[in-house]
Amino acid sequence: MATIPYDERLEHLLATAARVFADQGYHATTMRDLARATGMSLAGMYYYVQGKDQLLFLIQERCFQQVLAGANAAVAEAAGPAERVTRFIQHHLGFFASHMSEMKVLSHEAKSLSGPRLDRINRLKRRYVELLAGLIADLGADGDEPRSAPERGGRPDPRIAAYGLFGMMNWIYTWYDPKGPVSPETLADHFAQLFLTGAAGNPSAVAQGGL
Amino acid sequence: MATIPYDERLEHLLATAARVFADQGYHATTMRDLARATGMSLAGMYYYVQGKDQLLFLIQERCFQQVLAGANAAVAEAAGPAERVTRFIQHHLGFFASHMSEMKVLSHEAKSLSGPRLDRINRLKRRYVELLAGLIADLGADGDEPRSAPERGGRPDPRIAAYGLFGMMNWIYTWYDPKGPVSPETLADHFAQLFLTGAAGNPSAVAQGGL
Amino acid sequence: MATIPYDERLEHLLATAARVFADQGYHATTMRDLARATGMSLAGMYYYVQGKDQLLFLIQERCFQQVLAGANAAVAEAAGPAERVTRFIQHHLGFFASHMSEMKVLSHEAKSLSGPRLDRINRLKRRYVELLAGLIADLGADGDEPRSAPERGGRPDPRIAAYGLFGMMNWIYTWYDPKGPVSPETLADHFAQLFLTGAAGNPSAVAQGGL
Amino acid sequence: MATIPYDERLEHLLATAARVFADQGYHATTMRDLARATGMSLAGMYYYVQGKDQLLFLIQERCFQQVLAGANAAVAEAAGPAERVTRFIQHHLGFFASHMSEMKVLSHEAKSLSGPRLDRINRLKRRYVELLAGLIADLGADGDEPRSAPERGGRPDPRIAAYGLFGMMNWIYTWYDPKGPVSPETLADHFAQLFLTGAAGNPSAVAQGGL
DNA sequence: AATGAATGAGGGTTCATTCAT
DNA sequence: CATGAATGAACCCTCATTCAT
Repeated sequence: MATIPYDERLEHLLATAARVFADQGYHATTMRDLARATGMSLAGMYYYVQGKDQLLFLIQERCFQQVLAGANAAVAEAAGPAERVTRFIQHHLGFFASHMSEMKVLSHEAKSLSGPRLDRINRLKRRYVELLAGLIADLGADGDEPRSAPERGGRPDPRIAAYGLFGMMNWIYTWYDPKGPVSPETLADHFAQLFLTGAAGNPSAVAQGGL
Repeated sequence: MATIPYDERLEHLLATAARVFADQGYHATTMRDLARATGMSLAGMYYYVQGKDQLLFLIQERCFQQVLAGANAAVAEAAGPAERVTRFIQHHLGFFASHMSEMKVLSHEAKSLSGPRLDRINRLKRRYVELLAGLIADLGADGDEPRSAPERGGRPDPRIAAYGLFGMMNWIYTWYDPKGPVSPETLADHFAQLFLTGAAGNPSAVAQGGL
Repeated sequence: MATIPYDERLEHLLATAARVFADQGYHATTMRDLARATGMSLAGMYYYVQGKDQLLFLIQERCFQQVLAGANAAVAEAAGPAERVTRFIQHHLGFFASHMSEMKVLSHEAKSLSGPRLDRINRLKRRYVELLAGLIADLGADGDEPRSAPERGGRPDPRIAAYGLFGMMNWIYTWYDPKGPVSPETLADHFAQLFLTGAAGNPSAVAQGGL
Repeated sequence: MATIPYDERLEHLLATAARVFADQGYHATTMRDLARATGMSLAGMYYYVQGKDQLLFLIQERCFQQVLAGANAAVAEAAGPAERVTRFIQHHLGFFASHMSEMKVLSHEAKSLSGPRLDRINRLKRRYVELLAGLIADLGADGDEPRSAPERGGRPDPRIAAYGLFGMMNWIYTWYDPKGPVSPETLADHFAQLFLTGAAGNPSAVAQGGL
């Protein structure tokens, strides 16, 4: 007779919705689909959520707050600039792998919200992007060249690099299977190395990095 | 009284649909939206296309065929392995910038088709991915290590690197404005450099990075 | 800790419901609206009332019983036929002004009930109409002409006159504000005079009417 | 094979909707009810009307425009002040009797609209009320007493009298059956006499009224 | 070659009501 | 007494699509 408490029910709803949104896409998902997937009644879901878009919003907001907090924590422990970036990548991909649905929804349904809800999410996103862009900028801060020479100086513009890295990482919802042969940690190592030292091959750096 | 020929009308429909799909998303776009945007009548569009999903299919198919052909041509002219990859990047981003809508639709609506149409598109996609993966594999082919040792050898697995690069590049539909301060060519240079030599800068910089 | 007794709670519910019904209309009012307006919980209201339509029924029944009783009392004190009609008008409008919500609900939601409940209300209504029709019939009963000659005799058919007078009076829920410049008593005087002596002006008749 | 033209279909929809709204009330009427009553499909109605509330609006607007125009025409032909009022009454009730459904909807659903649509209707209503109030004011304009002494002068305030008269007339949707024993013309005569000379009986006044 | 008119299916949401606690 | 939680039924409306013309 142990009835399930309110919070757990809501959590169940959010998790299931995230999964279905990830599978079918937000717009292609019906509230009836969610009812079926959660085992709740159609009307019953409206006791927990105001509507379909609030559902999406809650999923995105919670997810963003978690990655944001986690990233900050992960980065804090690191020693040098390069390690901070590596830690960021490790955390992002680790979180992605363990929250595949939510992260896919975050990545793929960025424009499915609107109005104040979209604003709130975008504000969170900006903070997250800023965090990574800062880390990347620091990669070359100890050097001598000024940052304002994007293509010549050797290092590309930090913002563009950040967007590039996010692209690499977020795109995995397209092809990556965390339960496949490549573990999230391995994937993170690949990406960290790729991002920091490039694909053209730079054996010594890799050896030194000890990743 | 020169009536516009069939092909031009179809082209107009496809181009407009691509734009609207890119703006609003495939599922959120109404056939009425397309009628309004094209200036055609709702029923009139069905003379040119079988339905909404064929519209999406045609957009994606044509787009893929074009990038595929273009990429092959661009790569053919190049000298060494690294230049081939660079050429690929330049072409992909150049094409992306000049076909923003179609490429966004290609990137974002990968799962919006189904059945045989999805199969056809996926087959094209596979060929395109394979092309890039091959180029990347060649980057390290001159060396001695076997490809099958992903993490140890220094260079990451070519398929993963390819997916990473595609992520970097396709993700731009999320943030990049071809009419903004960064030209597609500049962007391509950034990304090529980033992908080939990494964000940590040249070899010495890597050492300085203290990994 | 003095808990509010049952009757008071019910009364509160009925009064509030009358107000909300009057404001928004019966059909447009939600049980949730009533919960909010009363401060009770949604389910809690069902302890006092069987459902939304019983709520409407109770409001209408009580209200009708009160006007009916009040009208009988008011009429009883009067001297002549004209004064009885005047007293009826004064009472009806006075009661209307002090029970605006309930009377509006009575007037406007006459058809919102159905079945036996509607029958009961209609029976009360008929008695009330009959009462006024009788008073009006008596207005000319002292004269010589038979009642059955509606348009020739000078006086219109009493039932029609009664309906006309009710129309005049009940219609006020549409425009009248008891807290405005015209007091209910003044309004009643206007209407009594208007009904008895007409708008064309007939000072002597007013004097005769004994207002 | 004679297909019914667009306008006739719309007219049919509006007329049927008016009838059903009059019978069941606006809020209690479902679009499915209307589909059934019109013989159209549920979705088909939306080709002619934007939605349920536009349906109500169109019914009310057309009806108001018609009564307004008709009343102006009817009044124009009249000789003296009393005759103008009589003509107004005759027209209003005649129109009411021949457009029972629409006029009931007009009377009963005055608050069922909202926003700009309600504003437009209210503007029409104000013009109509103003018209009658003016006619009534003229009833005593030839006399000597100033209009500003409502209760003393013999004649009641014209606006209140107008509202009273409208109440009498509009209330008929509550009880009057145009196909019953009392013809609309007879009803109009009753009401005109009642309004002008009162129910207390004043034969001479009727003669003076010039009926 | 083109479209006005029409529709079945289904979408998100709300409502009055219940019932275990 | 009172209510949090839940639900079946229904509501308004939209959509992709068709077909007679």
